[in-house]
Amino acid sequence: MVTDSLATLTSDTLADQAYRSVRAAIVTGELRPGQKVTERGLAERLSVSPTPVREAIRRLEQDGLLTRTGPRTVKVSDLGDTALQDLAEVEVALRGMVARFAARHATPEKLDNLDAILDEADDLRIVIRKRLSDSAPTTRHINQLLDTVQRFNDAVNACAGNPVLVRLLDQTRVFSQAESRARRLERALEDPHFGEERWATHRALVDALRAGDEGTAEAVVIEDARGGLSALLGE
Amino acid sequence: MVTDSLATLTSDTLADQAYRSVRAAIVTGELRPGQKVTERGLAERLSVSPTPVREAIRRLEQDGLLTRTGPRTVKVSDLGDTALQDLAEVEVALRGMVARFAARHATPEKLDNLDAILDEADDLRIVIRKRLSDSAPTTRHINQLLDTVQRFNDAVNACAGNPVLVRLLDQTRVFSQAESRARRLERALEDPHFGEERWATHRALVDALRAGDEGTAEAVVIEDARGGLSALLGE
DNA sequence: CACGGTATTTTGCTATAGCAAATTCGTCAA
DNA sequence: TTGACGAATTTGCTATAGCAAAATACCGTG
Repeated sequence: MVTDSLATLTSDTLADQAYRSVRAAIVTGELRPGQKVTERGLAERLSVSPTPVREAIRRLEQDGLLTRTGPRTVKVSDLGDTALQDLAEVEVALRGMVARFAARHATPEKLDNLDAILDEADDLRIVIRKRLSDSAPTTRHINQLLDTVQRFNDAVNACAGNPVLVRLLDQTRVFSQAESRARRLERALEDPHFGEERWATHRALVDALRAGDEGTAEAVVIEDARGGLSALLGE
Repeated sequence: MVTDSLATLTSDTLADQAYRSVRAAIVTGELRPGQKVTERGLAERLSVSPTPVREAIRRLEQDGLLTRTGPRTVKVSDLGDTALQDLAEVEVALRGMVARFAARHATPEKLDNLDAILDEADDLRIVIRKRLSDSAPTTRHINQLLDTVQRFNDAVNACAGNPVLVRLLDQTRVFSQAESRARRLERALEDPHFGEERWATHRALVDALRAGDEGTAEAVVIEDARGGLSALLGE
């Protein structure tokens, strides 16, 4: 991943590390759904005291990855297919809402910025396609492309001009954020044309935003997000 | 408030108490926006150790009522009018989304339940109106009515059949939840007809849900929520 | 074998102490 | 007066110990 130009000044406490570590263990399946989780147990496995682990557990609870089944028992959430679908549904709807807000509040400068990002993406795609014919390893370029996608999404969020809404969306994306990146990369490597049809929709979105057309902006995003999620989750 | 039929089995730890206490202090203005907040300081004021206070602070941060301005400084968030408006906007939109989901997923039984709750509310309103002519203290009845409204909202949320979405909505309602109840009661006492016009919209919502009409369900809720919030915040 | 009650262990919660880093404050120079 | 720099204080973070309650293991009875 391309590191941010501005150095990340996150303090990175033990609690943070524990949080990330346990979350990774959950999404990778190292901690199986239904499995009991204890402060002391995790603390030992992570070689830290129970105090920061405690905080990590509370946060993961908040995210929905851990669930309390009793006053003194916490288990790895068994997100059934229904829960996952609920989550996806909400994410799709929220993205649509963001698009709606963006269509209302986007400034010309931010819209131009969106175009610029998409131009970058096009350039990258051309490079990737060329490399592909030489069968050179393109994982680095694909990662750059994924970064660009990320930046595009962030820029769209910025257009919405409603930090509260964006924060909400981020909260629902714990799963996608956690795993989708690696999975997307994998998919793109084995099938270089994966998700190619979605680039057109991005341009369409910017057009809709520029026109201030809430309805189509929402529709475009919803279709896009739905396609992306089902391609990723629906396996 | 009418206690739940099933005893609430919330453990109510010191951290919970600290959370509620500090939150109340913030919404009542006892802790002013921009004011610095420290673990030890709050711990002393609450006569507990810093440990549970720490957890409370993290949660309030999560809610957005506290903000980190530095690696070691936490202040009471200064939610400018814009942030409050952002929040209100999101809440309105989320409620609309819930209505949309409810129109899709509501079962006949749940819809009947909604009607039943509204019937109860009607009865209560009649009682209140009678008492009013005798100028008897009606604060108790009004509280019952507010409870019923709460139950109605919860029931609508249940109709949506998407716990993820409901949890999201709850998160955005920290402010309204924290203060609106008291303020609503006050308003209703000084003006017994406060919010009366909104009852009709509730019936209209149930009708739309029963018809499975997403569009009007959303529209009704949005108009209702917008009216309620502006009446409460717009002062 | 099933089940209710008891004893043991586990576990979350809280208090306390200490450390490293950040914040604050006083001082001095430009 | 303003700005910077260093000392002193504050403060968040982590480790550890202990307690009360829950969870679990155990056992005797039906």
